[in-house]
Amino acid sequence: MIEDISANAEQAAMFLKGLANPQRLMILCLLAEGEKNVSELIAATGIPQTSMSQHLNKLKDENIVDFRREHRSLFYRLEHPAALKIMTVLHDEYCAK
Amino acid sequence: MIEDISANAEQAAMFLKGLANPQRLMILCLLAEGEKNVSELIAATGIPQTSMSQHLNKLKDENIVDFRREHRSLFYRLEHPAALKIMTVLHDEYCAK
DNA sequence: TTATGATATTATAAAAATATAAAATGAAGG
DNA sequence: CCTTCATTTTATATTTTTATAATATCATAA
Repeated sequence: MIEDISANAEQAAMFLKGLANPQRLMILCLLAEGEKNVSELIAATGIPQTSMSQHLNKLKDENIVDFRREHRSLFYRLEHPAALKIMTVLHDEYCAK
Repeated sequence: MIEDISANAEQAAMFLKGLANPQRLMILCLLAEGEKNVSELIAATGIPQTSMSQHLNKLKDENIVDFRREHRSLFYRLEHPAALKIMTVLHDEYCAK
């Protein structure tokens, strides 16, 4: 069952690294509520604009989020079922206890 | 539910960083089968001894694994239910597809 | 009590991640 | 068109992670 993750360890680790940052977890928490544009994410988290853009780019690279344009704004959303599952595990471990 | 991970984002991110490395995932795959000593882990993975020791130390720091001594050998085991849950999510995503 | 086997620790160099500032893009309103 | 707003891109310095080599520890068998 679990023992053959090793063959795919490189991919799986890259995916986890996409999540393994406190600011990105905050962003993903917000996106777990529903899609939000970049300005909303900045306002809600206090993360500097440039930094936000880079974090979103990294999440996009790992296909953890996707976005759509609406007028001038880009609305990001969580697009990765496994990422949501992991967020749930983290919630149960670090928030619900 | 999920939205308040942000308050604990730092801790949760540190935990994820403990997992987010291909060699450590391989180690954890093996430990998911049951406890193993360091020599067995080295033989099964090909990871150099020094490197193995450091990875195990990092996993220990995050309380993801624990160990017991038996004669000269140290037997490590997976000691973290949330880590096992995440391994399962990764397995379903990267191995069972 | 010494040698050996099993593992950890320390040191250090290389690679990757993060933060921050400056400049660039691109859509939309006037 | 020109300006402005929302966002990305590029550049760079700092910090963290990883890899590797050398050395140390510590339990045990001889």
